[in-house]
Amino acid sequence: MSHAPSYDPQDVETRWQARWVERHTNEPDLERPARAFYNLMMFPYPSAEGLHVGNMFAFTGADIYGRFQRLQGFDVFEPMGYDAFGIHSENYALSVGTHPAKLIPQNIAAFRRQLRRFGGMFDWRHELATTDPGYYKWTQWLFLQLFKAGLAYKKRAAVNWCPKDKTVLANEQVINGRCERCDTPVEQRFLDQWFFRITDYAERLLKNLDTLDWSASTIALQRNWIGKSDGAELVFRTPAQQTITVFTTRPDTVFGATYLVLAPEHPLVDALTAAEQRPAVRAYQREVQGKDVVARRVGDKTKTGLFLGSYARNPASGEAIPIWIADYVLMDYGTGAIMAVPAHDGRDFEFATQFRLPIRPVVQVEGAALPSVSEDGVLVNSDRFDGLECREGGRRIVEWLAGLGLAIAKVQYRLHDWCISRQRYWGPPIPIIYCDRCGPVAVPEQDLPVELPFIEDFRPDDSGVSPLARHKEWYNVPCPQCGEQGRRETDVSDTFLDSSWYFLRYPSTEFDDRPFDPRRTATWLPVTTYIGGNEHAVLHLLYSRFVTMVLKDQGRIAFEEPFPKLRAHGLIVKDGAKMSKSRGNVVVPDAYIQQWGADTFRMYLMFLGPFQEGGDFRDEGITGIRRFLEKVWIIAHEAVTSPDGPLPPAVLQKLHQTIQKVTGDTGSLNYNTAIAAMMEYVNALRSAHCGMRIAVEPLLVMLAPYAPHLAEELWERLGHTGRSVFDERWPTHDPQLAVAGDAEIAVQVNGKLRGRLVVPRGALQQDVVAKALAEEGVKKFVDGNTIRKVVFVPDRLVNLVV
RNA sequence: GCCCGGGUGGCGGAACUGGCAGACGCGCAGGACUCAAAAUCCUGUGUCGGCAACGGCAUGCGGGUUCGAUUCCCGCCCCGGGCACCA
Repeated sequence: MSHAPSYDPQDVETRWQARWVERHTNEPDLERPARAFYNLMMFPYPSAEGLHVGNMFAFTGADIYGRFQRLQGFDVFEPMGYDAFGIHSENYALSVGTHPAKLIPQNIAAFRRQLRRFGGMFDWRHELATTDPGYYKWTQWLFLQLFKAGLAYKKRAAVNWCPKDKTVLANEQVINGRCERCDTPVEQRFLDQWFFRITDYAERLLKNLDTLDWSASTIALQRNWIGKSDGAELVFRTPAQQTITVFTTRPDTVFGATYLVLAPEHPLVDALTAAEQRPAVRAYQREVQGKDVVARRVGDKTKTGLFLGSYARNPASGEAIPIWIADYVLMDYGTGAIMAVPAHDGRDFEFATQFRLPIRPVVQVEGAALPSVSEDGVLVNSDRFDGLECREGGRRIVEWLAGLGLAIAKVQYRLHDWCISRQRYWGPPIPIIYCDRCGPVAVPEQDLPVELPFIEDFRPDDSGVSPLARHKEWYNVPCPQCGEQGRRETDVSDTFLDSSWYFLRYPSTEFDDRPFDPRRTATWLPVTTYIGGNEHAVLHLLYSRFVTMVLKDQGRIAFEEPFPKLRAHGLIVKDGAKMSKSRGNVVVPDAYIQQWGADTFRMYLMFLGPFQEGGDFRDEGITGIRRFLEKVWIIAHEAVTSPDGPLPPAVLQKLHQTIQKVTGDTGSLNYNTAIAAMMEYVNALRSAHCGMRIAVEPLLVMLAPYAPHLAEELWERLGHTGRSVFDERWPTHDPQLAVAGDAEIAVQVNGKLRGRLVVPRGALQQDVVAKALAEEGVKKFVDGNTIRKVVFVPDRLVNLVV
């Protein structure tokens, strides 16, 4: 028995990290790859706290996948960068009183150190940071392409305003009426904002989901977010010939519409208000506006509302029905007005009950109490449409009313246009110059980037105007079109614009005269596999898809879906709760890596549970992984001196089973069970006292994605000097060798296990049954009864039914 | 309320398309080595009854389909995540 030197992870890992740099191990040929594989992971926001366990978990899982693909023979490009603009960075800078321009580079340096230390297969030649003018020049360029295509527009709109962060938030950043960052209730403000017409792409964004190989959970989130509703717009006329258009998904229930409700801020409210109701309506409108969005949206049980004192004609029944306003109707969905069908809508029912409005059922559903919302019923009280099923009735009613010019079939989306304006400092300035004569003018592309000026006092204020407005020399510029005095746009763009195209930049970072090189892009994109968390299922992923579609439509790229294959990893929690600074349960990986080494920590994180489900972080089990790697270390050193020869049959079989299992499980991201399989194999080698090279080398290759440093070290110690283990090929299994000659068969009597048999593989039913009946344990349950039925699963099971 | 997940030993978790529930690891117990401890190695470890052979019971709860159900169907309960007066 050879006495191996002891395993010192720090020593091994430092050495190999240096080697990878010297030997350019992780730098694929971007120009002429034989088989390009773009392995993308979601780049981090470089927080001051450093890389946390959640990042490590995600990156390790993605890195294992990339390394595995490389061993399959692909040229794997695995880049890394930093999503360094945005409110989170700026707020942190504010809280510690350091300028972000100083703070962020420090954070990035710390992240870079950690990312190198954990052993990712990153191609550092292509690192990027969204705060680099060489990057955001192209973010601004992207804005201009949308602007020129008419997809960016400015409008005065009710926006979500966070009074604490003093900025506008996208709908996606408002959680339960609160700011996703600081949890402050969001207020409504009216500001001029830049929007992107993502709603123009709603249908395509939705439809393409069917073509994507994505985690089902992510698809579901996006589908929900886009929120398609099929329905119709119906027109209600007043005696004065004013028209109120409503959107409904249930045109079949129009005969049951007993009143109308408009949003309090609906433009027709004034015109529809009877004189005597005017003061009350004004008061109500003011009250609603003062209400914070939480109270209005999440709304408790009691509904409020007010009769306007006027009536409209139900286009179907011809009946005059009262017009109300109520804050349960939202201006920013549909037409801002609804027909209320209290018999068949929960909210309308509640409202009608409270204000004693008539409730008229028009759909008969077997045994259902009001309000019955089911569409599985037949129409009643609906004139000549009586007796029709809901869907068919709806279609006919729309057809009929459309003929009268009172209806049109309509699809409605929950998705809103993307508000990209931020009245903050830490972001790319929106490249627009306002001119009194020419209006908003695009900054000429050759003048990009519009650099973010250094401003000592970058704090936002309540004015609703970005701090950039306080920098006069920067703010006042001539109009690029007419040369008259102009003013720069002072809003910066949303961080999600930075990240909506970063995957296009990575392969082309060295080109400063183009955002992405056409050839590089054709070679490497779309991204082969994207691995990331579902926290970005709607924001980042939807925006990236939108931007990609726009670029495709402009002929700049040849594909419209950036991420044909996406896998969502799970969440690492601590004691059942999400890790967060406020809970104080954030686990920092550095100390673990210091104590155990990156390889042990990587594998430990992957062994915690299924990668795509996440798990609870606890460090009790980490010694198990370390023991395993120690065993590998010892057995590999044995292999250096151990004489070669044919493998014992049991080991040979186990080897091929292991290759099969580890290959399948690694490819499907089931890393926990792949690791278990390798553990079993090592245990088998040890109990067979087999340390032969032909048994150990395939193990090292399979282990390499998981414990890259250790695998490199042992590979070299086995005599493979000057060549990375990652330039080897993944072992293949022989299905013949992976199965045993004998099969163990479970013997059941009436479905209960009563014994086991070892028979030659492929044994016939009659032989197995005969042998089973000879077993004492089986006999006593069968004796005295006749066998009525035999269920036989070859090589697995026999069930005797008596 | 709606849409996704999920509920299996003391713990993290395994179980292919309905076919031996509990792989692998942690922990725990006993043993070996040691003056002793750590490390390492060996053995055991779902639960109840039994000295044992063995048997009963067990995958959130209640039904069902089936020779056979952690897996499929129906009805509930609980946990995590997303959306939420979206008409």
